[in-house]
Amino acid sequence: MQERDKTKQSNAIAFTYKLRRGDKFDFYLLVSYISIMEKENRKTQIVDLALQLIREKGYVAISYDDLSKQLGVTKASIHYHFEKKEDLGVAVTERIGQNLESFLSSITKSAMTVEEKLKQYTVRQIAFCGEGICPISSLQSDFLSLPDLMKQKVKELSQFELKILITILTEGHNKDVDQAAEEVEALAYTVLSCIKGALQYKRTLGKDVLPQILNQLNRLVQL
Amino acid sequence: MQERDKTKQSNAIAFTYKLRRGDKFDFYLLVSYISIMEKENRKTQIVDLALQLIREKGYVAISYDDLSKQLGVTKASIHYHFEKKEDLGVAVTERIGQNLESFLSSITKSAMTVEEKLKQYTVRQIAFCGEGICPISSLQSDFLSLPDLMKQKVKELSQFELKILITILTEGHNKDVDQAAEEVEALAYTVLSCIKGALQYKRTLGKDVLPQILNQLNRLVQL
DNA sequence: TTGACAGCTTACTTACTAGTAAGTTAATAT
DNA sequence: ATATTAACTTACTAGTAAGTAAGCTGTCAA
Repeated sequence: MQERDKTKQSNAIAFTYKLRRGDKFDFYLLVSYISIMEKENRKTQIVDLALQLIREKGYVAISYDDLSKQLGVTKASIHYHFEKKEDLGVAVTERIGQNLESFLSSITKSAMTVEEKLKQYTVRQIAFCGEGICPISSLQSDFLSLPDLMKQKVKELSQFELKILITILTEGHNKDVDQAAEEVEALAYTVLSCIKGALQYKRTLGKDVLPQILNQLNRLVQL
Repeated sequence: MQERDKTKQSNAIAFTYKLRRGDKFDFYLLVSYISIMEKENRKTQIVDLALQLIREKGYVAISYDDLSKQLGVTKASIHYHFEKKEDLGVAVTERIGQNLESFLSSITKSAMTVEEKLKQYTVRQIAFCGEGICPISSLQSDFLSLPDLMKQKVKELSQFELKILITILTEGHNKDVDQAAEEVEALAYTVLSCIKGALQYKRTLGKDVLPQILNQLNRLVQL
């Protein structure tokens, strides 16, 4: 407990630097910002770690004790930021939502083929993974143990993720417009299930089957 | 605790009935069988319930207290049959394996098309489900929290399930034999991921997307 | 009839869970 | 200088988890 980290100083310096560039320098404003940043930073740290642990072990299996030990603070400190476990859980779902939105906006700008965008999506999924799986998948598995608000959030996340895939896939679709909608929706479910499945198999079997699966998916998309 | 169930009598009667049909009737043999059946029955009850709860809430989330309350016995009674939670977990994985084997043998006999067999497989998956998901999928999600022996069992189950799907899919494959193996394997991963994914979405979104997904899969298989 | 055993129960321990209450500290606002 | 506040800590509660030890009961073999 005596070995506390020194992020306080380094964050403050970084922020000072940014403020000085072309802005009027106001020391009190700066200090105020730093204090906000600090608070947000610790909250962010907690949510980040919780998200990682949900990928690895699931919502049910993580405890405030895990979190506090890994962050070098007390359990009560985490309760200060997130009074109930449910509050933290909701914050994590919101973080996942933000990540999805940032991906969506990054991809709507760019002019890539459908295959490239799918590839991009899977790469992004794997980047965060390590020994974990898709966090939405993890929360879906714990669904019946989740508090009601989280159930709702997970449902919304699932729908949002589907919407993103439908957005991607609609571009590449060349059939009649009538049948298109349902066809694309089915394809979106298929693609998502496969990506999430690939992550599960990677961890369970220690084998990266995603390239193989991606091939199959591209066959479907091209048709 | 005073409201104990009356399965003892009804089981005994059922068994008596079966024994009498064309068999020499030996009372002591019967009683001995009943006692064996009883023991196996309770163990079977526990494993059945544990399997169901793993589908619904996952291995981590189930407790001996849940199990004992739902069976109308004490926690200690379950510890008598399965000393450690790991022992029960292993028993559940073995049950899942038996189920898979019985399906495999039922399907190797019959002369169905690949599409029909796939359909059969998914129907079987859904039959047990209720508010649950694929039990292998559930165990995969809890993978990092499982004791080592269970990790191994889940790995073997996953491989066995894949082998079954490869068996089914190999029949319907008409390409070069050289590329066939890897192609079929990739297809097996894809199909399994989709079925498991469909169950997840069914529970999370309350929408049965399996028919849609199955359509997509058949497109892949037919190619 | 006796002894052994299966299949329990009651009563317990130890460890961990989420959550809370009250006090500490350092920075800031007035 | 003083009061207030954010962000903690220490120290606790109550509940639940797995697991154990010892005793009870009905069946059964000898």
